[in-house]
Amino acid sequence: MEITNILKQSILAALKDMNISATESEVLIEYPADPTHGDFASNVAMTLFGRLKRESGAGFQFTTPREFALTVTDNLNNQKIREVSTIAVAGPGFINFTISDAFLLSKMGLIIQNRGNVVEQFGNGKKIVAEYSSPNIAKPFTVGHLRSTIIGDSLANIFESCGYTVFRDNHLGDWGTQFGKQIYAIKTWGDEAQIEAAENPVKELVKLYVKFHEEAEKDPSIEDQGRAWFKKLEKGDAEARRLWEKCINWSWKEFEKIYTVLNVSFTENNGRGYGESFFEDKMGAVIAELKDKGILQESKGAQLVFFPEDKYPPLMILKNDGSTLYSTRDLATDKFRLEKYGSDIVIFNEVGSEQSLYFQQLFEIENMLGWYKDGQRVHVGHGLIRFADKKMSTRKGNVIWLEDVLSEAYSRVETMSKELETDSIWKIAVGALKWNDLKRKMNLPMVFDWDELTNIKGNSGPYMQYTFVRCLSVLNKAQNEVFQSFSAEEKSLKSELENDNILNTIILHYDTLLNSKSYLNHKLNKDEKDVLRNLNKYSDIVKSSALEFAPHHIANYLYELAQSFNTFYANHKIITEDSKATDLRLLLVVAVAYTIQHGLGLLGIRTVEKM
RNA sequence: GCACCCAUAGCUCAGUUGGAUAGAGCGUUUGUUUGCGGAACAAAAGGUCAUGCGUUCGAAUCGCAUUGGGUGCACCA
Repeated sequence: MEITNILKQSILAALKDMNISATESEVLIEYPADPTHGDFASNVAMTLFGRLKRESGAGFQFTTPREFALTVTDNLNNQKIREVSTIAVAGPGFINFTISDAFLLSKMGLIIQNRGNVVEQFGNGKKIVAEYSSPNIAKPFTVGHLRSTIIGDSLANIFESCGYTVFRDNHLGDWGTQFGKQIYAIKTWGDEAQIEAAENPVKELVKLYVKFHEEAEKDPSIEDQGRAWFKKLEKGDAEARRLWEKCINWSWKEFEKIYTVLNVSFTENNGRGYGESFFEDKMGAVIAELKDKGILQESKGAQLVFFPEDKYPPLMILKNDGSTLYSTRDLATDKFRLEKYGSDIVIFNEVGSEQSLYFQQLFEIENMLGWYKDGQRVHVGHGLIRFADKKMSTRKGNVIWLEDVLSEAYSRVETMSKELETDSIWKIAVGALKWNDLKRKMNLPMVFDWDELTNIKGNSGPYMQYTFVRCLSVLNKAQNEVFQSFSAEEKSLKSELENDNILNTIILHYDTLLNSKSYLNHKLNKDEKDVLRNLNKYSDIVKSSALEFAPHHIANYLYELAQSFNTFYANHKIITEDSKATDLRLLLVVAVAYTIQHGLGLLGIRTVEKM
């Protein structure tokens, strides 16, 4: 049982003993901001005081919340909670708990034994469809898609780590009238062989697309040509189909490069995700169902859904020429998911927050149709990206290609650190990008500032990577200088793992120590205790990140952990002649390293061993 | 016009769901290495939590109003 839960239950027991009824939600356990107040605190005495006084009127036995808290504390002390060393009442009636060193140390042992994975498994296999990234075929993969990719992937990782079953889907924009325009443009001004051979075929396609719109301004009849080609595509015309498929393949060539560098992948439809075109033949049934249930209404020749009491503006489902829209395909998508994964799923769409009204409308319709209940559909909206550096700012027709962002990040890391392998540079560069996206609440607009992004100091991706590298460095030294006394068994295991990361070999030496539990008797100093207090929070933090769809809690937490660790690292020698301190402190380093590695993994950031 | 989001240190942001003296990073100033990685650590300066009223033991957090910014609102996605 989690320590917070132990404390909660103890308080509930104490209240029951005092003949006071209270619900679980009325008893909150929090981490005090100021460590001198203890490791945990509860404000039950103050929150309950008002209600109890009202209920029992003049007969209430306590005159102040503090007096009430003192009585609760007496009762708690009688319970002799094993994990708690002291309980004290402070201020207006806070009950402060101080956790015993032995408890913190045993948690540390647990972290090491589980290789950092101590996340509470509350998901129970519940199914989640994670839709993210969703770039458009034949369009640039922009920094906007980058945000969706990074945040969506991280959320998927987090849910998976909590025991959910996650389906990772990529809702590619591979259908729509723009493909008619694209095909017309390729046929009129393009050269397939040249596109094929181009370094980045998508760039050529975008040039042609821009050309189409320039020409269409001069001669509007070109628009009709584009529409005609889309009609052909819809009817399965061989030439239209062939060029459309070419567009997809050219785009995927680019996407695959990007996803590989980002280390992001999808599970659905053989790793490509179900694009909009997949639902081309599934929209009829949806429209029939909407009509059947009387939800669709005609207005100005188009078919739309009007909401009760004008809760939202109406949403169009069919255009006046009978053709479908984004909304039609989304409804078909969610109906398909209902059939494929079951009715008890949760779906989240990681899409820019500018679409939040649209998603409210969509969810409302799905609710009206009886497909999904409240809470099953979630729009995880990220804020827009602004550019601090004017040179990178979007001007008319001047998009920011992710390709350029990635190579810029790469070269900045490359110039900062000499003699690094390409692979490590990518890990650090991508880690910096991801950290920058994940360290703050996602709903607010983000300023894309190169200098902050690639800053290696302070709250940054490289800072985290660096902290991890220092951990490995000290463990490496310990392995060489301290542990000459490996047993034969350990030695053979060690040689098997020779090429593995030091974290996995150092652990061998500690199996005996961990089992003997002698480290539990260590008296912690302030810096050690700070680190262990932070380590103890990890599971709680991951849980609330999942429940709130908020990866930034994990980033903030890891940063605090790293700060407390670096303070400890600067103030105390880890490898000393006193083997007791050495053993304890090395275990602490191992636990920190595992936690950082695991936490960064949830953010989709890979660690490096040197930098 | 209507709806949603936002306003916290010079800048970029946290703030554990209403708690104790509002915290970090960047930038500025100063200090720390005969120590396991100085990409670090310690310290100083910097605040009317946009404004006003309200709710209560207690408000950056909840409610109402005002101001200022962002986004969206019928044939794009």
